Amino acid sequence: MEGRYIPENIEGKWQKKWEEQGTFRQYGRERKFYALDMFPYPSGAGLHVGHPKGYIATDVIARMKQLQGYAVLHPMGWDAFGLPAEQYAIKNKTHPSKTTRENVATFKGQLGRLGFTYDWDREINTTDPEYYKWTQWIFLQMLKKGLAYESYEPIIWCPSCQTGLANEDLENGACERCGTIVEKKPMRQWVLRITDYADRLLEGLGSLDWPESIKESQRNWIGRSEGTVIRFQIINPKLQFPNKSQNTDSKSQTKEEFIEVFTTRVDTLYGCTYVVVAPEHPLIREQLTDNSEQIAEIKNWEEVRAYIEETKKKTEMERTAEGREKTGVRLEGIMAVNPINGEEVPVFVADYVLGDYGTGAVMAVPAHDTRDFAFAKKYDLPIKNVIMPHLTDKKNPPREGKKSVERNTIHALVRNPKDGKFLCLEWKNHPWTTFIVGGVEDGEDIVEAAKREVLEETGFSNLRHIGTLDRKVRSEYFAAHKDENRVANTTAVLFELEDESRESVTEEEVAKHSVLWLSLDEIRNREMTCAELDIWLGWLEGKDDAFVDDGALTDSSEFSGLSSEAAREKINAKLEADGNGKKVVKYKLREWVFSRQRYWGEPIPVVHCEKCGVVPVPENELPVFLPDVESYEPTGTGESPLAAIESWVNTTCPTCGGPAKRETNTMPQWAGSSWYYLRYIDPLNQDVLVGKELEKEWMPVDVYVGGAEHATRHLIYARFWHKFLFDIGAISTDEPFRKLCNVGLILASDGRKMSKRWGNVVNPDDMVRDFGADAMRLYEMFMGPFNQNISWNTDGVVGTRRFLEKVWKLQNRLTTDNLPPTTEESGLTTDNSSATSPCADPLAKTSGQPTKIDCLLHRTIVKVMEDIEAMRFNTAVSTLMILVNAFEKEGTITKESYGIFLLLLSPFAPHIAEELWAGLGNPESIFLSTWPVADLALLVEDTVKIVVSVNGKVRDTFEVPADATEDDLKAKAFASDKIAKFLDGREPKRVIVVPGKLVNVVV
RNA sequence: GCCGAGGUGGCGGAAUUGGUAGACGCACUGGCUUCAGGUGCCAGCGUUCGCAAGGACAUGGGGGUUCGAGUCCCCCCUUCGGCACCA
Repeated sequence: MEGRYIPENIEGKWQKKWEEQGTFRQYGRERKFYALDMFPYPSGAGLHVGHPKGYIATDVIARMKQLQGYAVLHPMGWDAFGLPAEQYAIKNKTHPSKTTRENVATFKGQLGRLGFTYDWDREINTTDPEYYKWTQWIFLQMLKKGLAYESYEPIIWCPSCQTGLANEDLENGACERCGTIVEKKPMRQWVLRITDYADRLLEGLGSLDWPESIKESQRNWIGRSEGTVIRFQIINPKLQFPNKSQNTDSKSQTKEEFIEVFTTRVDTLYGCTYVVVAPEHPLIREQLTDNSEQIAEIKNWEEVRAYIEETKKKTEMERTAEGREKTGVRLEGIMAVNPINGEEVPVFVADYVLGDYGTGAVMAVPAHDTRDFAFAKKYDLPIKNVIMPHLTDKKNPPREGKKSVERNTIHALVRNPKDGKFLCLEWKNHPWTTFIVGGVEDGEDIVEAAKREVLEETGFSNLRHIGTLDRKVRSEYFAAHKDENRVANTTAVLFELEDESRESVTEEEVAKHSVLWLSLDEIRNREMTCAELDIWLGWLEGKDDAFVDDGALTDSSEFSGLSSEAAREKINAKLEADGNGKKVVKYKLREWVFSRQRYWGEPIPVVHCEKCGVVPVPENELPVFLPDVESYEPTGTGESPLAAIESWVNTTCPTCGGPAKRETNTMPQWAGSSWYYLRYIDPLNQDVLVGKELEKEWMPVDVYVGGAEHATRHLIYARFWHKFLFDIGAISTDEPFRKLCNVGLILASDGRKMSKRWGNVVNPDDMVRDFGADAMRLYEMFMGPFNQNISWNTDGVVGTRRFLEKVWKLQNRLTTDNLPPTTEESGLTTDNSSATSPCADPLAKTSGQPTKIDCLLHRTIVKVMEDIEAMRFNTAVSTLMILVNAFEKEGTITKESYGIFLLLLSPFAPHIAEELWAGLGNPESIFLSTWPVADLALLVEDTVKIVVSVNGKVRDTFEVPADATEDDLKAKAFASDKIAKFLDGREPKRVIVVPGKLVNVVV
């Protein structure tokens, strides 16, 4: 009756109407919902089908929320500062603002054809002076609070992009943008003190409804660790007798006489056998610049200097490359004193210690740190075990209420060189197989004790000592033969049999156990009564690693025996009491290097005055406009192209009126995106960046959708700025994004990323032309779990288009009354159950009662709503498809049901829903209607299908009323001849009945 | 190495608290229709044995718990993502 479904005839029409009538600007409503997309960078390539996926999702949510009665804020804008536009400008001599304008127009056109509900009156462009005025304003507030400062520390420099970068802009030591290996370059730069917020950024994560992976990335990035800074006194002839009276140089007055190290493992302090400082450490840096007298402190200064020079030449990449061999040089003539025991240890400089983390120096504990271990092995430094692995014997765990006895023990591993088998004991009164075990008397030699035990228990008398595992292992177990819990600190001792000569063994020993020779394989396969077995086997195989886990202390004076955790507390307390250490928290997060030596970004709003120094541009003079330049080329000297524009650079000081020069660095691309979501709320406000009342109404963002690649930049920066704005009272919320959802990539059909380079890009315009915007939207929501990467398949769009064709045709089957279906087979008439439910009774239709299809419809209402809410768009769409298939089978559909269905469909396929809604005679937009509410009575299942299985295998099914009793089900199950066949005369051993579900017969 | 998320037909993927594995869609096959040429209709479609009825086997691999496991537990393999000489 309405002709064919031709999307192009209806989509543009409704898009125009929605815009003209302000259908999606229902801001007056009481309840607010803010749906936000990560705004795009308007590149020259235009959109491919991957871009809109997230936008479609927020659009679906926005439309449903509006139907549910919310005022919905759903804006869009452009993150338009950045290098690509600038590079394009350099190449084509076109002003970046022109390129940006053109690209934005392209993007906007493409988005428009997909029928989004954006309010373009709130469009934001980060390059718009009206916008970046406020970006600059925020910077000035940070300056005021001391959160923005100038620094001359070496920074990361990308030689290809010709600009400094933040730590976050690196990917495996290379520039994230261009892949170039970066360098360190000392230069003046602006830095934001983001680490002041490290703790709050970390804590705030807890309350956020974000994907766990993103939260975890941020936790990794912030990298909080609790540890201790410990002072190691330096012993050096010059420092011990400092000739301070002769030297008035203030630098040498404050010269450090100790090295501060940072460790998270203060429990290993007794195992420290040397100290390492980074090449950047002040102890050495001073040596480089100071006079010759002081250089003499390090006797091998030339060697040390050469090492440091070499380190400097290496890129960050080379220095931190995985598996790189450790290098370093000892500082001759200097010793450091371990404050816990007064032990003197040597000091090294090595580049495996990082200058910019912790204190730039570490105490090396080779026995319990893999890096120190590797270094100690290479330079043959002592390795001192102070942490015992701490095991609990799982086969004989300690028992509650039994007394506990701690003792030192040995395990003698005795190998017969003839066949490589090991001497074991098989116990007679216990199901045990052990090595030769025994206690060590006080003061007794370990090896002697082991020999004694072998002799006593087995009689073998002629042993050759091969080795002793210097790492003791603590294990706890229940010793049944003594009825007590044991804490054994065990040393393994390896022997070989010289010969098989054997002395007699006492009756007592013979009664306890018998000798058994086992090969290593047999030992591995047998249930040995030995918690330490894995460690012993590792030792025999020649494994040689640091033991880095927590354990129990040994050889640590009064702390011996404590657990690592307890020891940390006690040792910290002692260090603190003696003034030799204090607990501290360190972060991996580095300050945000905020200046870029490029043109296309927000000018940093300060001037440099000869008299007054750095002076902020007064707020009423903002924005500091980005001037036009002749050449956008970076100077390469570390100065921005802006430096060349004298008329712009030269200005007067706002404070003293004297001559001053403008700051020529610009802000990184991440500046504008760190607060844009606030400006959408109040885009035209001339007085403040966002009006307080409006901010309170809309914030925080209810759902924020975008790619996971922004985990450690945009999403940290934005949270940082947001918390800052909260602190200065500009806004009322502490976190910007309550719920975050990651959109999965759409890959090309070849499985690669869509890119011009591979020639595999699919343009959404083509999809809209061939299948319509609605089919394209549906497909992107249907193709799989929203947050998953999935390959594009245009055939899939055919499927959703077919679905819409079916929807379109359903309008020919409308009934206004509730007459029975005109087609004979409804699929339901085969249902011959005796159910009384309206949903199961096909005759109910004639009496105007709800039918099975109504039940399905109402279940669909619930399911679609829940799925959209939970971002499970794929199953929401499939539920709609199931409903349509059922409608088709039904033959007819009431106007009312069709209307409800169209409402459910409308968030996904708004144009066709709107068209068909109008076709039903509704004068007003479907989106000004209300979301259907499910009738609870129709959701209750009245009949259920019961599965009958025999031994867990399904053999039959039948339908019963939902309230059928267990006995009913049992009776019905046994009445089935199929079941009888499988029982085959056997007596059921057991019958499990789950009412409403199944009957399982066990035979 | 550490952390996080996964592994189900030919493909994308469904499966409340453990309770008929494979919904929905694509592709494919057969038939119908149509001016054949990516948008029509009907049926079939995990593998395997069988003419069929029906049976056996199936959710990365191996164990375990259970009347019953894609789902819970242990071990292993593997894919993707984050961090990584951060002491």
